[in-house]
Amino acid sequence: MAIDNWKSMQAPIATIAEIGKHEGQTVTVRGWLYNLRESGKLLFPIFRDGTGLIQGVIAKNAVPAEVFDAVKGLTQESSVIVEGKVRADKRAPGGYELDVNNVQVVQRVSESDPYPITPKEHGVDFLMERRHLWLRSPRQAAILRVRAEIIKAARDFFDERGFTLTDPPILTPAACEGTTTLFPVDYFEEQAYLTQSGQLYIEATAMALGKVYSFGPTFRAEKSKTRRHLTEFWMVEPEVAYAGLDDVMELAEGLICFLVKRCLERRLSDLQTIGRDLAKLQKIEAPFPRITYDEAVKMLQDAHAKGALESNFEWGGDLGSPDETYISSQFDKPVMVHRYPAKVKAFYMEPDPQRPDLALCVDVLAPEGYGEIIGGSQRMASYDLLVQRIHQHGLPEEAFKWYLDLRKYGSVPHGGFGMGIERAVAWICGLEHVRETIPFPRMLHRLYP
RNA sequence: UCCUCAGUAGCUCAAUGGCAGAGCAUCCGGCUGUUAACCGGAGGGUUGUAGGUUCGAGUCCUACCUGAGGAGCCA
Repeated sequence: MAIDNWKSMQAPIATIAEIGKHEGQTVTVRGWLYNLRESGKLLFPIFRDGTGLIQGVIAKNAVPAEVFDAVKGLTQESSVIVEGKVRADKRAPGGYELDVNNVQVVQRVSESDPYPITPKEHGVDFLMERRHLWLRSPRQAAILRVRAEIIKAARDFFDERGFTLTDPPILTPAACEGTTTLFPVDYFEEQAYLTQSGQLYIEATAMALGKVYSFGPTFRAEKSKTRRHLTEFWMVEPEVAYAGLDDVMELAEGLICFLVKRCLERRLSDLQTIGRDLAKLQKIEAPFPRITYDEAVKMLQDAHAKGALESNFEWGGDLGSPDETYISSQFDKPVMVHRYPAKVKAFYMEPDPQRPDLALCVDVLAPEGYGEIIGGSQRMASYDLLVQRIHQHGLPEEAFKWYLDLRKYGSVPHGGFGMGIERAVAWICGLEHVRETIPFPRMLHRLYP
C-alpha cells in the first residue's frame, strides 16, 4: 500500500488508550507493529499508536488471503493502519483485543535492515546511540508523558497562584554566578554564553510584576559524569517580591506536593508501566521535615561515629553527594536543609541576621537517594553588601551594574528557587539516571542524536 | 581532572594461556490462544586499536581509543 493512500479505512479512528470506549465496535487504529507472534494459521500482531499497546488476532480462515499474507512475516516497527472489532478479553494485558479484518501496510521495514531495538535486553550505549528510536519503547514513552505532566503541573501551580511567566534570555553577556563553567558562543564577534540560570533576570521581572517564574533550558559546561547531571537541562524558577526564606520553603513544599499528586491522578498507568513504587509517592504530603545545616552536620557526624558513613563531615563545607544521600535516607519525604555557611553558597544570598556567617538558603533533597532537586534562597537586598560580595567572589562589578540597580531603586526582601525538571522527573518516575527523563539528553559524552 | 570497571556475531553474554560458542534478532520450515511464544534447520567473527611476552594470546604485559559507574561541581 502506497503511503499516499493512507486514508482508505472506513471505520472511525480510535486511540489505543481509549479503545475500551469502543467495545463491540469496529474501529481504525493507526500506528506501528510493535511485535508479532505466529502460531500456524493464527497471527498475534501487537500494535502501538503512541498512546498504548493492543494485541490483534488474525485467523487465516476469517480474513481475505491478502490481509493474512500482509501481516504474516511483517517486520517490527512497520507502519500499519488496521481495522478491527474491539473485544474485551481477560487474557489481554490492556483488557482488550482487536479482531482484525483489514490491514494497510503504510511502510514495510526491510528485513535486510531490521528495526534494531528488539524486545530483548540492550546496553545503555546501544540505546543512547539510537535514542530517536528508543523513544518508541513503551517505558520511554511513558516517561515522556510523565515529564509533560510535571511541566504542565508546574505551570498550572504558578499560574493558579498569580505568578506571571517571564522568560529570561538564553544568551547572556557574563556568568550569572561566576563559579561554574559556561558554554561560550560567538555573538557577532562578541563573547557571549549560554545561560546557566535565569535567576538574576527574574529578580528584575519580580520587581516589575511581583510574583514571577521562568521555565526554560539552562546549560552547564561542567565535566560532570554522574546519573544526576546533564549539560543541557530545564529549570522552573519562581521569584517573589516581599518574600523571606520561610515563604520560599513553603512554596517549594507546595510545588512538590502538587506535582506528585497530579502525576498520581493523571499518569497512574504510566507510572505503573515504568514500575514505580506508588506507595512511596503517596506518602509525599506537607509538611516536609526542615533541618538546619547545623543539624545536618550533627546527623552526618553521628552517622560516621556509628560507621554508617565513611568520611567524617566537618562543619563549614558543602554537603557532598554521599552526605545528601544519607540525610535523605533518614526520611520518607523530601527534606529541606536550610541555612548553609554563606561562604559555600552563591554571592547573592541574604545573610541570616541571627548568624551572619549563614546564608538564608534552602536545598530540598528528594527521598530514595535522589539528592538535590531544588535550591533556593532569600536574595540579598542591600546594595552595599552586594557590591562587597561581588568583589569578594572576584566578579566584575561592571557586568552586574543592572543587577545592582535593583537594589538602588526600591529594593525589597525577595526570594525564590530553581527546580531541575529532569531530577524531579527521575525521582517521581523512580529512574536510575536523568538521561531517560528528556527526549534527547546532552551529556559529557553525548551530543548525538 | 581523578578513581574503578568494561570492550568477543546485529543485540545480550560465555570461553582454565590450547579447535571462538550460546540465546535472541535475520532467513527457511512447522504449529488455531501466543504473552520477551515455542519446535526444527541455515547464514552470520580482523575478539576496540597498536605493540610486546609465549611453541601458542579473546585470555598475560604496555600504551592509546571508546564507553559505563563514582568523586568533585551542581539543579
